[in-house]
Amino acid sequence: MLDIRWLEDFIVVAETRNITKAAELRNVTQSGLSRRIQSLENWAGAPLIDRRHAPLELTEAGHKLLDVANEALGRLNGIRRTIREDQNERLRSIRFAAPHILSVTFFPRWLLAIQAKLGSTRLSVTSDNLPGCASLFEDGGVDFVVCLVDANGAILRGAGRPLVIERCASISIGKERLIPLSAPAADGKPLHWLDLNPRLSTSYLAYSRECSLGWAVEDLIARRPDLVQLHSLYDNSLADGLRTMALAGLGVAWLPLTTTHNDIIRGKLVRTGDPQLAIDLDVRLYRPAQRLAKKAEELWSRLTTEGLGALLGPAAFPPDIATTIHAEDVQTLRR
Amino acid sequence: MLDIRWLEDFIVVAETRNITKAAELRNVTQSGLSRRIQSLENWAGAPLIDRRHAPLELTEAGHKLLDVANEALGRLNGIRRTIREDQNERLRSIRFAAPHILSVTFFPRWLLAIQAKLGSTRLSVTSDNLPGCASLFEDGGVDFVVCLVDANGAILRGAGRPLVIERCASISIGKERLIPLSAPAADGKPLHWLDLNPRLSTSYLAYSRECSLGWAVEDLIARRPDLVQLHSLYDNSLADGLRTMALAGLGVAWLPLTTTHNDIIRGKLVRTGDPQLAIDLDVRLYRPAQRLAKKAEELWSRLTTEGLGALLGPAAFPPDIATTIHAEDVQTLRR
DNA sequence: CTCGCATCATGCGAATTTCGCATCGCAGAC
DNA sequence: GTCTGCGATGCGAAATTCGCATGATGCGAG
Repeated sequence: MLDIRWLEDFIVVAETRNITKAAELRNVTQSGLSRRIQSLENWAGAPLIDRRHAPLELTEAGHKLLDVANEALGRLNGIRRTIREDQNERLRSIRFAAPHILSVTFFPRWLLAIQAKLGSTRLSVTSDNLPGCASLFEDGGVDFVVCLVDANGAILRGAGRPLVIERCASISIGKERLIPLSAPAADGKPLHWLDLNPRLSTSYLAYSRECSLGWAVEDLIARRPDLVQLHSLYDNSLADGLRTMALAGLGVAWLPLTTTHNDIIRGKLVRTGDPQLAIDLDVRLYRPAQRLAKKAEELWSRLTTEGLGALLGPAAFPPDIATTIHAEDVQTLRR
Repeated sequence: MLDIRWLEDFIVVAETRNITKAAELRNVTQSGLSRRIQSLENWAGAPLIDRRHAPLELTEAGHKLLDVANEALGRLNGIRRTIREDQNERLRSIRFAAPHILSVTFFPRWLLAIQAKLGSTRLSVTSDNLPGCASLFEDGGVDFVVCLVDANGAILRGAGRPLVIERCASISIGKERLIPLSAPAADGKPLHWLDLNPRLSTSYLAYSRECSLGWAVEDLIARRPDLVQLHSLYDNSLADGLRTMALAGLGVAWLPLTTTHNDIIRGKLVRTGDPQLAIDLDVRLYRPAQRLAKKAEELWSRLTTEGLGALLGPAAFPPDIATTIHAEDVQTLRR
């Protein structure tokens, strides 16, 4: 009924005041442009151009329409351009959503590695809690979700409602381990003990309700009747906040090995409890069923075919960590 | 490239969140609407609708475009409606342009007469000075120009530049006569004389430069060497302003017979000078070469074929005016 | 006044686009 | 599982649009 090209044509005609010249500028024949202007006049319901004299003049209706056409076209073309730019950005970039902790522990190294492999690609990481990441992913706001999951599935179930990513294809791209740590006493032994006297209540530094790491820890505690005497005096939604509390000697916290190995090496934090109390976590990357943008598909394909080592490069942790922490932990890190 | 119907479609889809239902509302098939939305998405350069779940959801790009589409469509359809209304008004009405004096003397009666003959028709009269009327006419702002012209053509030439109406078809639809009038002295004779003593300077009440009636009077004065001693102490752009001055005894003015016959009958104004000093004017209606709207063409056709009497009806002036003013003037009025 | 030039409108056949019908694919409900 | 609702798509018909050639008109030079 109304093609916006007619409006563009009309604007050019109003500027040149000559249909033939305007036709050249618009890359159509004079007859074509003449008819398009007629179509526009037919749409408007009134003559827009006074053709009696050369150069052409706009009628009153023409002037009115010209104003509106300029503004409407400007807005429409403007939104078109921004949409295309956004889309372009989206197609060339790979967007991840991940819980806050991974922005600190995992992504800094991993992004560097895949940047090197994929060449110049814009990478963006959005941090949120796990349900937030999942819904962003569901809405197509990101290409992948990367998160830490435990073998028991406590983390995926912990959100209360089913998460989309449960039914999505995924691949393991790293390891993590939560270890119960305490500041040392003067003698180098833990200030707080998990396995000393079952009747002695131990201060436990908990993750906040919304932090998915906490769901794994709570799951572990629920399975171990010998740990019921733990009571949490403090909680914190960030692992690094808990680490600071543990360093200050406020209690025992299950902290990620990747953020605490330096503390362990330097003796600022020491492990407590038996080795069974460590929680092994997978860093898993989830993708949607539908096809992704080119770069994102390329990443997925290389992750699944080439394996992780090719992308991750040399071990992420210094070897001397083996001398100060449990041998099993070191193996985890090297895997 | 972008049909605004696509935007209308998109708005309806955004409201119904269901392409099939939107298709019914838009009176197209589901497949047609589906493809139109695809066309719009192709234009925008990004998906606008998330079709994965029912009901449909707009993408971020979709929401952005929806806002702009609503506004742009509102403006475009708004201007379209006003243009159509204006045009409709224009086609159903007959628009005249005329010098100010005719709005007072001629149109009140004449409009009544043609209204009765043409049936319900919107009639509009725009008053301006003669050049203004002519340019309004040239721009198509009015259908007809009605003006007073003298036999010598002084009025048509008086504008300084050639007027379009000079080369237009026209028809005489009335008469007018300018008569030199003065307030009477106590004895009933004119207070100011045009023909008494050539050496006696007489106060002359002139029309302003822009008033076309003045051009006819000036032309007459220039032809009559015996009138050179006239000097204008006052001038006024409106004939009625001059009449008031004349009634106050300020001098002699060439005034339209139609506005002064009551003054003459009642002896408030008396004629001065010899009968040759009257100026006969034609009320002429001018039409453009191009075709006019239906109603306007109908008026022209009836004016040219049926003559004026049929439209003008009985004589416009009371018969007793014959007893108090020159017989010749009465004939003019009765004609 | 006539001619030539510039300009816009229009008839016509070809190319392109759009439409509706029928069908397919997919997802959710029962 | 089947059934149902919904959107996408292949295909041929219909409508629209386009370019070419030509006609009509106005303006200025000779």
